[in-house]
Amino acid sequence: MATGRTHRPATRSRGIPEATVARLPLYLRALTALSERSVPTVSSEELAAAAGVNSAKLRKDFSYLGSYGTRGVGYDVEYLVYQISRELGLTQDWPVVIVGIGNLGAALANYGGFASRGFRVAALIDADPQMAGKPVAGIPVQHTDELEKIIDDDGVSIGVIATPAGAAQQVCDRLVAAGVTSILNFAPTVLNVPEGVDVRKVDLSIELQILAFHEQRKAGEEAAADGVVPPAVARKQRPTDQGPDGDVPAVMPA
Amino acid sequence: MATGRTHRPATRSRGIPEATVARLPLYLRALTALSERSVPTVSSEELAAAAGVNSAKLRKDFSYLGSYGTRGVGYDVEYLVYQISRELGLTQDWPVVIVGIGNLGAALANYGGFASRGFRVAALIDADPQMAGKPVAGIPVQHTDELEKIIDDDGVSIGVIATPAGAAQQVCDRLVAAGVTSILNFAPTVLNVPEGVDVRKVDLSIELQILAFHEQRKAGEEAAADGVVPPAVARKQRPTDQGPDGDVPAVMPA
DNA sequence: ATGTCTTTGTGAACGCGTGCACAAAGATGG
DNA sequence: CCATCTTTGTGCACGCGTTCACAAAGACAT
Ligand SMILES: NC(=O)c1ccc[n+]([C@@H]2O[C@H](COP(=O)([O-])OP(=O)(O)OC[C@H]3O[C@@H](n4cnc5c(N)ncnc54)[C@H](O)[C@@H]3O)[C@@H](O)[C@H]2O)c1
Ligand SMILES: NC(=O)c1ccc[n+]([C@@H]2O[C@H](COP(=O)([O-])OP(=O)(O)OC[C@H]3O[C@@H](n4cnc5c(N)ncnc54)[C@H](O)[C@@H]3O)[C@@H](O)[C@H]2O)c1
Repeated sequence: MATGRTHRPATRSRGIPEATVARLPLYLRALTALSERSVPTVSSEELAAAAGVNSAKLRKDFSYLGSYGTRGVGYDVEYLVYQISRELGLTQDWPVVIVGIGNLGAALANYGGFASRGFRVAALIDADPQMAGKPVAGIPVQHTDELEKIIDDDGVSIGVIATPAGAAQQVCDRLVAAGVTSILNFAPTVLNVPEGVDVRKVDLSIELQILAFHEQRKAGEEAAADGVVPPAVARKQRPTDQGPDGDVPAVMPA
Repeated sequence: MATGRTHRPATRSRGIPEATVARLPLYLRALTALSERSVPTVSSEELAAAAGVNSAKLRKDFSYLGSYGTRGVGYDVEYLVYQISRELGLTQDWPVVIVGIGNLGAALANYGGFASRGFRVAALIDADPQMAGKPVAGIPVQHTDELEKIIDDDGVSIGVIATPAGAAQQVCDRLVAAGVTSILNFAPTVLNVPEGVDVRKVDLSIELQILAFHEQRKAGEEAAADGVVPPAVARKQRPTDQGPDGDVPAVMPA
């Protein structure tokens, strides 16, 4: 027993449900677009459509932030942009370190959407000595040895891990020990962190597998009821499949 | 009204809850690692620890697949790997197209974890004529004009969008029209798709904003400990802060 | 003012997901 | 064959999240 893992207090963030927090950036994005078009106000219905959610859900989400709407009119775009930005902590500047400047790390470093919302790349860090000093996206890569100093000097509290899976936990431990309390993990590993440290993961492989599951399901349903073809597509042929194997436990991927 | 968007039947995937499906890849990864170490069996407790979940949850998840465990012993690793792989549709080969071979698209193309579980990069597609023919990760980039033909020829049903946000919906429409029914979207936009098409999104910016929210909350609670400081403002020191800039409500991001 | 019309904010019901706790199943040893 | 011990599989309760549906709030016209 005693998995030694984090207990999720989950939803108790001083009132605002976690699910709502996860949608606020979505609303903010839609609102920012409206703001750029100088649209003064939006109704919950319009904004919900733009954000791809149910309008009742959106209204309830906003109700957690306060009563910022005007009945019969809608929400003031600028005001709402400010309120959400403030709630998300985007009115301040968040220095971020990226660890592991390989294919993905470099892409992240080059990503413009980073800086656009108050996230500043404070440093790029890699263990490879040959990369030290080499500029990526205009920022010189620094060696892992400097990690603690950088985090301390810049007051970095958010770290991005883009190292191979094998190094991720180790890197994570160092980040946490140095003072980082929020981690965005791209490596396909479960990270162990002490209480109080937030970890979010982005896992391409998992996303694809979930898609594959549904894809297979669609194909299966279609085959099942040939009388009623579900609106999907009615695929002419299947992905690849029907190969000579198909039942052999050809599992054991790398 | 009539947002014109998809109705999510969500959880009704012939018994298996969506939340369970999302965890299966996690279990599979842990099991694969055990398999490589030639571990014959695992208990739900051990496997749950490795996957970072509650053991009861794991057992319940597996119960949706059938009764594959042995009481008093645990689960047979190889057998479970096979069962989960089959359930996820990984015993077959899924050709995938990546559209938008920029920083991110190239990183994805180079990503080894792609092929490792039955996902095969069928084609790399970009609108830039200058990229046509140029090999990325050993695969020549093809022009967008070829998109429909490629999808049709290879029976591609999964597409990855890594274009700028402005082009994403357009690309999505073409993919769907050509027969793709599952999309993994990296562009920061809400995609509109017809019923029967699955979309999953990976949004770096949203993840960071969620982290920032919690980070701000932590800082607020910490401050509130001594006096009562309204958690929003009045920070003593913040991540970076105290810099020459850093206090201007630099809201209104791009 | 008064009435009408639009849109918010939310009470309430429902369904999904989670985790506890335990009975049953089976292994293992004597 | 029986006793004991381990671990699964699941019934059950609870809480979160979603959605409906509507009263109240306010804009706007007359
Ligand atoms: N490339 C992708 O599209 C992609 C997609 C999803 C997930 N991932 C994951 O992201 C991670 C990085 O992928 P990649 O393709 O960029 O790999 P990569 O091999 O190109 O880059 C890894 C980098 O990490 C550095 N590194 C290794 N150990 C380190 C350590 N201890 N400290 C600091 N730096 C260290 C290496 O020097 C290298 O530069 C992997 O875990 C991969 O599974 C990548
Ligand atoms: N780079 C990152 O780390 C990162 C992170 C998160 C999200 N994103 C998002 O991923 C997307 C790509 O990011 P990037 O950094 O690779 O951008 P990029 O500009 O480097 O690459 C975009 C590529 O898409 C191609 N393209 C443009 N329009 C196209 C079309 N209609 N059809 C096909 N190809 C087209 C361009 O030619 C270019 O090669 C963006 O939406 C970005 O917001 C990137």
